[in-house]
Amino acid sequence: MTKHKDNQTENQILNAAQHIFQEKGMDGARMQEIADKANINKAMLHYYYRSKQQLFEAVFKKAFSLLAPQLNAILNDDSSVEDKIKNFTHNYISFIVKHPYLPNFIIQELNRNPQFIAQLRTNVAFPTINKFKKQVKNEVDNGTIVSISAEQLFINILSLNIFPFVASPLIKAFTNVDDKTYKTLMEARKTAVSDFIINAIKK
Amino acid sequence: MTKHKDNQTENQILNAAQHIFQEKGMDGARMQEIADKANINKAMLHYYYRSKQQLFEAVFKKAFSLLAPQLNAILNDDSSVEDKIKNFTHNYISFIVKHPYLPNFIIQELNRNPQFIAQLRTNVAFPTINKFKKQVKNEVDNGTIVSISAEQLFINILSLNIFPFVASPLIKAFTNVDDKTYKTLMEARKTAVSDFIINAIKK
DNA sequence: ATGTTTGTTAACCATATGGTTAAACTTAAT
DNA sequence: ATTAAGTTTAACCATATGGTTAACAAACAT
Repeated sequence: MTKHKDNQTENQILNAAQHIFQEKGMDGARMQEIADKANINKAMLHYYYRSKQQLFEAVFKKAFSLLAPQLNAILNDDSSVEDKIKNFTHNYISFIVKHPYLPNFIIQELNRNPQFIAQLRTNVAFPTINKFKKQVKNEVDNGTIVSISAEQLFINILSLNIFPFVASPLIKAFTNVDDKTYKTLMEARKTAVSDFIINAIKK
Repeated sequence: MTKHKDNQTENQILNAAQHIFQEKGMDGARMQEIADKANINKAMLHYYYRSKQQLFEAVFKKAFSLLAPQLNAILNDDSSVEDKIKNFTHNYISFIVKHPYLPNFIIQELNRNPQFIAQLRTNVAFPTINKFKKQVKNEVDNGTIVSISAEQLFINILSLNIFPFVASPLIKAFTNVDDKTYKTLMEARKTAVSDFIINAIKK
């Protein structure tokens, strides 16, 4: 790839860019602000990443490749649907509490530029739903769970786990809850969400 | 309010601004683009709305006041929790299918500027969760539904209904589904989501 | 008819912004 | 020590952008 000797500056840039882009989005981010945060000259951004677009894409890919493995876990291991839901819910919420800007960043930028996902497909280990689909179908046929399509169940799992982090300002306002209480609510969701889902699909 | 004689131009501007802002967000939107879409001179934007910020706020308030009544319906009428869930899910999804940019726009801009919600509280009929809370508590005490906090149930309802529209590019990619099939999935959710929720909370 | 308020336009302005350049500095191989 | 490659900086550039101005047109009141 690059022939740079040390990658210290490059990493400083990428970290600074990550913070700024995730907080302000592509359009709201300023190259000067990223440079300031990285404590380097603005020209260095272009020296290492050529353009704002390319710097952004590097950040986006890094962010996406943090999320993808989480999904692959639920989709492609061999545990039962019930165990997957429990594990995913617990792990995912724990993960997001540490990276609160991530889901919103990815969703927002993907909405701004949907064809972006095509590039990810080739670069990152991209989650697919095929195995999960078979498994759900099996358990429906077994009678272990109620009749539901794997797609709808998958959407429900994602929705219940991700949305509360994406829409936190809105939900905080509606429920009239302060930041601290909201954190408690999110902690409780580590088990509450999987209980909810399992209740919904168990016969 | 304003002393303008006819509000034709003003409306043209607001509609154009709505489209552009909802598609590109505050930072991505350009005043010139809005003027072009409204077929008027850029100076008119400032004549009627003084600044980009104020034009944006007018658009945001209008958007928010489209969503708020939907929520007030579920929170403040007298039907049972089960009926509320059914009605809300059906009505809300029908509504969003017609305004696909709305939820993402509101969530995104609220994340960018969370103190914005304080201004809305005074201006718009702002939904509160109080009545819903009592109702859920009642039904839990009655034994009609399983033990769940009104906040968690409320978050779940919002998540399941809104998230699929906010994250559609992501979900489409993961489930490997085209636009047309996605629409079908969303149609199915008008009943599938309420069934799912009711299953989850019914004893 | 005349003056006044409101609406509209083209031209303009100051500044912000992504990006470039050319020179200087650092490092390490020869 | 010299050279060459990679790294860093300050100054610069072209353009985009939100916003303003001044002149003009239309509508309306007197």
